[in-house]
Amino acid sequence: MTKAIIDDVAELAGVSIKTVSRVVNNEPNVRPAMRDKVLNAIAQLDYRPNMSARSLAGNRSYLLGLLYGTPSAHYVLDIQEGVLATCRPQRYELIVHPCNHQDANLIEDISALVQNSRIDGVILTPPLSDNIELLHALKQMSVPFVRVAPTLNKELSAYVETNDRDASYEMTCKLIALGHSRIGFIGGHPDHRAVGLRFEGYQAAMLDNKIRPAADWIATGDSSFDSGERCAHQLLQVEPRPTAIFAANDEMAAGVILAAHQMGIDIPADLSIAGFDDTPVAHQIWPALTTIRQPIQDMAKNATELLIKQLKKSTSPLSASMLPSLIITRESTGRAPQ
Amino acid sequence: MTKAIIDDVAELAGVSIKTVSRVVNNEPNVRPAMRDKVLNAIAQLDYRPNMSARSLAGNRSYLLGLLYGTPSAHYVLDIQEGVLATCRPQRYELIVHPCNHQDANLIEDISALVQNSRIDGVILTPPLSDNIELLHALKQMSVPFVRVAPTLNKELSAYVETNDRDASYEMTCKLIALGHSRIGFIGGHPDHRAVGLRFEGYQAAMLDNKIRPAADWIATGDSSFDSGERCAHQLLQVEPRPTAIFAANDEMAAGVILAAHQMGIDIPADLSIAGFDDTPVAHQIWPALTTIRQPIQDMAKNATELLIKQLKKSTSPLSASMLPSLIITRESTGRAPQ
DNA sequence: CCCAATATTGACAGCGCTGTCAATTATCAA
DNA sequence: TTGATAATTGACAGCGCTGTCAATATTGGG
Repeated sequence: MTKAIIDDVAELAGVSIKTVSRVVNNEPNVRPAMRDKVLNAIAQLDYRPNMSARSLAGNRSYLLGLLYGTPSAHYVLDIQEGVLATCRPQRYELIVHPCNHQDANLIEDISALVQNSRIDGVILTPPLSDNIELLHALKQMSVPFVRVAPTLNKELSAYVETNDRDASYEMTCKLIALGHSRIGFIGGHPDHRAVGLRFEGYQAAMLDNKIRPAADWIATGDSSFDSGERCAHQLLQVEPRPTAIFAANDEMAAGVILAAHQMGIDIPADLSIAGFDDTPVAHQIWPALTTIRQPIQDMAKNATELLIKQLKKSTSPLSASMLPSLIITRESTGRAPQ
Repeated sequence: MTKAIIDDVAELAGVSIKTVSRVVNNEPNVRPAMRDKVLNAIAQLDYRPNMSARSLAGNRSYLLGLLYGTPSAHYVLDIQEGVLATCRPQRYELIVHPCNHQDANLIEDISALVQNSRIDGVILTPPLSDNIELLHALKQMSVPFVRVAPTLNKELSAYVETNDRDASYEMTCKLIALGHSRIGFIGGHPDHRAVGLRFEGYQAAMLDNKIRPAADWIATGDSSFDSGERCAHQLLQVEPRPTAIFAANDEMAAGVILAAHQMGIDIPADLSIAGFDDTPVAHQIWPALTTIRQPIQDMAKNATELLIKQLKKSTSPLSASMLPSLIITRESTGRAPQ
């Protein structure tokens, strides 16, 4: 028994192939009786539309592309899961395409992917989501896209964002409320703009609480564990020593914890440490990390929904949504030492 | 200027579309002069073949599917990177498809994916790679597939494996050489067969060294951090206490480290701990974990190569390859206490 | 009950490419 | 130089589906 095609269904149901097509695509104006006949035939023959033919004739592929730079594995996979969670029920498949953010061929590479006329729309994650040239290239090829967590040119596409700055502000206030005033901050990779917002939040909270952050309370890492450790060593030899360090991501915060262990500094009695992202490492280290959880997966879900909505009716205005982050309090933070 | 199609190229080059097709597909029997003319026209028009049309006419999609159960994020992403590294240069795109290993619809779901006639072949990772029904279903639909790290029915497909058992044996011997004899073992999720091999390696090494592992040195977790912590508490109250614990993956080993910290046990002076996988957490915790690094990404690369080779000439015999694991020694292991 | 307006259905022409096979050209031994 | 063989090229028919548009059926108001 060979694979059934649309003609087989049409014949068995006693209708034209066009009617079968209508049923398959949920088009209006099919009488219920017809629809049932067709549906029966489809079930009986275990008919599955051939996607290649569909794409060719209908000029759409039911394929979305997920483009990602190379942030952390967890981040990517969270996004991916979120995107897929939305794709599945809508019968879209997902093509994944990691890109080197710096690569000179980036645009060429992505154009190739898209222009093979197989991808209906793409999802961009940071730092790609802030690459203006790429955005313009996509616009010019009129490829619909959404962005997860963009920080720039928000008018260019639909997007889903979270409140990095506010969360960071809140975390800083929380540390201040615990009695800390010498609070160090470790910034992340400058390519990652969200990280800049995290710094802004910290700074604003400090100033709003009448604390002027000293220049040597602030270090800049590259988002890696090692850089966190390095920056921690640097911050922890400042006199008087900071009583808290807020790192712009969990990996760096884990590095700070290692450094503190090495220096025999007790956490949280002598030093409070806070991270950002709530990656698994946050609760796998000792002591477990106070951090900020972002609804990455939900953001990806929403973004994909926006994208698919846009594909269905290209006339609709670009929408945006905002999902809040959440502070997770664990053992790495406590009252400031006297 | 609209997108060029094959006819445009043919016209500009002054040849038939079939010749263009030959050039694009690198078919033999095209005179160099012709080839150059065509190549020029292609470059001039920035022609890109339409994949949907290609798939439809040629009955292949240049799309591979990566099916994964849900092991750790790092594992999946490593595999994914490896697969993509091979796909890219060969101009295959990758569709990712996480599956619930337990789901009753698993086979139906995957059939649907494949039968839409869009996927040329699939890559299976554990635990899917040991799902006999799935394997047979794929065989029956005559979908080419490879497996990364299968443990069962190796004759069913091409595969790439590593030596879980040997690596585990070696690690255990290493601990024994450090003077340990009361070595605990924490097994992982029973669905993950490779984890069974890890236990076998441990057991064999113990017996070969004339150590009879006591029943209460052995615990079974579910591969999660929490289960590692739980099992550690259990193992560490056995009298006399084990002087080393070997966990079947890093997450559980990290759990053991946390438990040891909580119980005030010094690592590695009082307790050596070894993990398996060399995930990032292994060096982000304190003390850093002695563990075993598997060449996951390379395995995925090789597997994908095998798959693509198979797609090109379906006659070739199924091949297999074996990549060795490597012990990484860090601070969590040391000489046994006196 | 009749007619215009509307809802439903089907015929048919591609979508852009590859496979098949026949036509044409080049090559080489005799 | 010639004929046979091999290499190269092209014409054409689909691949399985959707869009367009014309044909047919149904509906409701008068």
